Amino acid sequence: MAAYYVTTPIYYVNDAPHIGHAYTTTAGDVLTRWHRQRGESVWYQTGVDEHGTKVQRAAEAAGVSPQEWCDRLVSQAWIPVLDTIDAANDGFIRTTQEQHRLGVQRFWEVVRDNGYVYQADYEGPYCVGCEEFKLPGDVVTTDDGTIMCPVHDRPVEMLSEANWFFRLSAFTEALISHYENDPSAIEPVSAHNEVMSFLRQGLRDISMSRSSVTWGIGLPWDEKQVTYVWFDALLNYITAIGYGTEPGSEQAMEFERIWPADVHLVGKDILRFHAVYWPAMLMAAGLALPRKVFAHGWLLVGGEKMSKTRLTGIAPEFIVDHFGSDAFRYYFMRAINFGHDGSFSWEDMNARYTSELANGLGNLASRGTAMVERYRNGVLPAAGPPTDAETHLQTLLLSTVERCDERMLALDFAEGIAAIREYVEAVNLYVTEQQPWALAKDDAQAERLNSVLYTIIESLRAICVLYFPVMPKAMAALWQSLGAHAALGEIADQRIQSTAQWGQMPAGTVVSKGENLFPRLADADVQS
RNA sequence: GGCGGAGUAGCUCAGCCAGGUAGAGCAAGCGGCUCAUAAUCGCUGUGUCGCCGGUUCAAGUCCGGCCUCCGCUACCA
Repeated sequence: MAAYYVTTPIYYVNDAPHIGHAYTTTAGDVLTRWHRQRGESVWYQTGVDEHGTKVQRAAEAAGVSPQEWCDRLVSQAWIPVLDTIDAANDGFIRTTQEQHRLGVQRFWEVVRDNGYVYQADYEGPYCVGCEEFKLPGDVVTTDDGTIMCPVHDRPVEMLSEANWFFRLSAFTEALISHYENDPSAIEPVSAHNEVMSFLRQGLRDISMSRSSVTWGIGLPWDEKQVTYVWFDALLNYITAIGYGTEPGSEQAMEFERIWPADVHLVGKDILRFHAVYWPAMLMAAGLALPRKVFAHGWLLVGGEKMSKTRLTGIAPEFIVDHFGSDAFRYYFMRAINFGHDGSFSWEDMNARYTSELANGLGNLASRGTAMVERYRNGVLPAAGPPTDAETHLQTLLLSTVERCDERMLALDFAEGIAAIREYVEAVNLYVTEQQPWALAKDDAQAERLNSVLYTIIESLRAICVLYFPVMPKAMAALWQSLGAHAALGEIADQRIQSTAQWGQMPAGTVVSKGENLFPRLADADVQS
């Protein structure tokens, strides 16, 4: 069975993860968990990028080898953050792995054999003090026109070195027509437009190797050069799933099964690498193109892009320690329109947690299960004949699941969640209107009370399944509390497609109240 | 400069593609209820829809111009 293949970018290991990284990973995790819940085969891939000058320099500054530096950050920060946000990734790749190195080298040999790699001189401003080529943004021009290196405060020299170039220019027309034929291959539309206007300027060949850098993957045909870090990093999407392994091997067959990617999730700052360079590379190697590159927005703190220098780089555990991983996942998927920039503030998160999770969903679970315990000794009764109130909820559930599924598949997490939230509100309203506490006082209303209690629990059953991809821990707990595990099996085995089918909870199921799903939290004395 | 996005209630945002009496949630106030996590349900107010002009019976929505913020504009993880 072909796999629904989703990737995050591989994160650059020159620093510890912040909530911007966690945001991307969370989105991919919700998306892939949703597809699993639909019964699809899924591969969710993430990882880290360890090569390049910046890592090399960070390691030197810390007085360790680049590999030691990476090993430490990866094991102490990048792997643990997956657990912090409760990500269920299938793969985690490090670009220093042998498997990746071999795949990258194999790839570029193929591309070279296909005639898309050639040798030429790269010329640019070079600072002897830095011992490296400077980029236009890294140099300053003095009043008399001298180009200076700001690090060493001395003039740069124009130097040239032999590099290997990728014939990117050969793919301008192919990329334009590809995206014209399938505009949804880049989303949202603003990202598509940006790429198209870039492509229409025409593409220039690009240097794909460096002789001045040592921390990277050597070119198989030129040991003095390493692969430029982007042309190493992008390949993780195929090397991670078996590209370049022995034909006919199990890994090679996995690659055939999983590739192409269904969605590459990227921050909008790295859109061009994914929507231009990467597909061109794949064409050059004769491989299929990803079905979609989705560029999401940035998290804004105090109206500005999060940045370390402004001390707005927030560690995921800072939030998760207080609110929990489920609330973290819920908040970022619900409060921010995926594809747009979104504001984060502690106050907003706290307000939504209290109102939507504690008072809304958590309290509904609490009152529903508590009443079955209180009025029926914790045993779910069979429902009597439905009235309009019950029929309405059943019908609403049908449209809720349909709408939610449609929006989640379109990566519109906020609307998908909104559909579920509105259903939760409808059930809360139903409880208030039916007044089961009043029915309980009148023995003649026993069957009616049975119907109401059953309707609440059966609704919670559906809510539980729909919210499981977003909030796995809390919904697994609720599933237990409903007694659904004993009656219906694992929550992970419930299918979205049959969630709206009414009457799945068997009468006689033992329901227990359990701990509060989202306890009200004392205000933490923290600044946003 | 060019291209693109954004500017709507105190806050966060939807609505704009297919014009028809300004929306949601939160926050605030009042009321109902008491199963529940001081929770839930109902009611209530507020807006020069960035500015100017045009098209139209009718413009937040379409057209032109302008202002502000942001992004992209070739090898800066």
